[in-house]
Amino acid sequence: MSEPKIRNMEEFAAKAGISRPTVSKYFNDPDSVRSSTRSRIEKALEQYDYRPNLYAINQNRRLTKNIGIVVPYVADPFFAEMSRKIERQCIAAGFSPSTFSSHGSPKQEVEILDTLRSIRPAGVLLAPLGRTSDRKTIEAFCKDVPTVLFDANIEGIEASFIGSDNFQSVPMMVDYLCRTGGPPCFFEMPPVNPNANKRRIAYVQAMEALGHEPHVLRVDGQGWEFEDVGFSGGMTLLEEGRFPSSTVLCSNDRLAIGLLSAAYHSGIQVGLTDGCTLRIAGHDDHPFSRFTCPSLTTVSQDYAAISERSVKTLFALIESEDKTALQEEVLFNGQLVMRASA
Amino acid sequence: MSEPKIRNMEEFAAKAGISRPTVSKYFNDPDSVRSSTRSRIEKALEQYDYRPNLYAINQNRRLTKNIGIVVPYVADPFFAEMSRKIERQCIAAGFSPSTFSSHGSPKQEVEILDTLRSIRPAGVLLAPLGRTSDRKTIEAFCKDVPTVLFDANIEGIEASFIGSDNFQSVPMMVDYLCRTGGPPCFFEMPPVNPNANKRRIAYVQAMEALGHEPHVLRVDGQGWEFEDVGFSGGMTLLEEGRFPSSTVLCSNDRLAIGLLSAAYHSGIQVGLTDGCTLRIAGHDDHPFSRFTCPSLTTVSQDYAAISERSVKTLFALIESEDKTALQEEVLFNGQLVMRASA
DNA sequence: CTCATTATTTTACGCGCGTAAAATTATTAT
DNA sequence: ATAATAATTTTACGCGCGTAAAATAATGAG
Repeated sequence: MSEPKIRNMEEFAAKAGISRPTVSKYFNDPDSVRSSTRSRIEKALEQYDYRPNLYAINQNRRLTKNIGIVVPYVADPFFAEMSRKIERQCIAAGFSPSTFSSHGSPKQEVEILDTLRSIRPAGVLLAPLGRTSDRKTIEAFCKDVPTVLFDANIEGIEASFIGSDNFQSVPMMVDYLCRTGGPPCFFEMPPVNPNANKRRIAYVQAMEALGHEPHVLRVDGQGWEFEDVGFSGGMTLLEEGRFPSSTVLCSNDRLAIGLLSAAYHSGIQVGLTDGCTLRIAGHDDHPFSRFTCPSLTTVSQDYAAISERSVKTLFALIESEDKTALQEEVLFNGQLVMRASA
Repeated sequence: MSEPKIRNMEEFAAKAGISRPTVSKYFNDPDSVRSSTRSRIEKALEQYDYRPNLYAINQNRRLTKNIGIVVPYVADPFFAEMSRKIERQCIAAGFSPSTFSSHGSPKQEVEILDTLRSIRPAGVLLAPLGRTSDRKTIEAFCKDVPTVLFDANIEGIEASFIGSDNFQSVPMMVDYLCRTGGPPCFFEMPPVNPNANKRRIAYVQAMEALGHEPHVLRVDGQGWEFEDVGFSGGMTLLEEGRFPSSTVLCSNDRLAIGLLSAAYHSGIQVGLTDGCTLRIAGHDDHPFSRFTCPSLTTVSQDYAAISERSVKTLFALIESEDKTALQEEVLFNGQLVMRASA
């Protein structure tokens, strides 16, 4: 690296002996300049470390290369993992992703969409809070900015949605549980998320299809501290002996982790082995579910497929002219993950 | 909101009947304009929703209002929580924080610092990977950009550091464990993070001070999938009966969660109650530690104090001229969290 | 070697805003 | 009321780059 620091593209272009607009072209797409020019620029790049000013670039480009990723709760490992997968693919495609977390708050979600507008993203991947989301804001946002919803759908909104098929995964789990023991009851909290709702409905349908009577247990609780809700709700139900069956299907893994903890706390052994009086199953294959005691039987969502398809759909949307034509809804199947808890 | 959409500050200023630079002043600090002017602007703001272009702003400002937050692994709830706390405080101070995760990769860490430069942040809060970090890059970065290190220090670098005092927390835990049962051995993995190192040293010192012989058990494993390492390492040690004592202090909670899982898997009961043959303690008070089975006895780090002090220190650094004078190293005490596992 | 095709450069302009300095207005002291 | 001073607004300029159009150079076919 040489002494005199390069201040802008003008100076750098001079050092490279090439005109500024050509250098500009290079940075937008190295293959768009002659190979001899390219190597001259790259040689200069090694000598005088220079990087185009991000703000100047984005101010002038018709469309930025930014991608917004919005998840309801990054502290939830499921979303941490999802957003990471998505980020990677965006980067691979030459975009600059940035992730935002609504932290379970609709206000925050609106706030994020607002900030997002100000960075003029090429597109947005949004996993909305669901029920509590400000529908109008999201609807308006989807109209203005190419957006793909994932994980949780907001029905009736003009936007593509990529997620899991709860009506495949839940019956599969119910079927498994019924084959291997008593039919399960369904343990849920107030459905902040539409998936929770669908899962309950899918559970009821599946039970009825198998000729069993469905039992839904709803516990109080709000926010996104699901483990906490699962624990305290579970404690109450266990103390009062209100579980109608010895097999419990939870609406998601985090709730199950809480319930697992409550069972342990109450001296109830969970699992399939001798002495166990309770079976607990979850949904999602949360990254920590392998390490619970006992390890959690659950349904894995196809993280890779969902993230890949979401990104792919978004890119198609960005590139297309006709924003409305491409609308699609894709649901992936879950897979049964048999572990020790059920 | 009226029909004609405002395209820039010029247009908006015209609508408000005020010159553009005055409007600019308003957005930078509403109190810097006369109250009569302010109310006129705010009235116009209600009519024609307008937001200044972020890129234009940052291109022209001497210093942006951006704050970079870098953590080794966002999927780790500890860092998820930390970064969230930090974000909040930055926002409250009128800054725009954005969080990046190194995902345990030094390459990624360097990459992030590089990207960070291009957004010309006012300051950066960096929780480095530690051992594996590219020291030179970080050193150079700290010289150029106001940076405060937190959680893990890189000793010898000219930068402030805010963290926990392992030499307070670990002896406290060792002392507790010795009082309530047999002296603990120390379960660790290769120390990717300097804290792990310090904790081992602190453990040895504390044991010797109490007249016990220290036993350090190191298991193989790399990366940041600590639970995985704890589980497989724990399984091996348990199978081979190589735990020298029935009390195990783990270098962090995630490792402990893995070990807990291994113990369960091996049919070993963990805790203080009858029939338990193993005690396991962790460090950090990981958000999920309350829900493990049994719940995990650990040392809580003072999240709030660390994040607050880090932000405060950074702001002081940003505002000061003499970048070197303010260097400080602050260590907070941990607190014993007695739960069921030890 | 000439003409048609690309690839590149030059020219020229604008993006939306920050900011120093100059001009204006409001405020206070006399 | 008037001059002096402080507060505010306007003027004027530039930031670093994208981009379209026109001019030029390099390449290839015949």
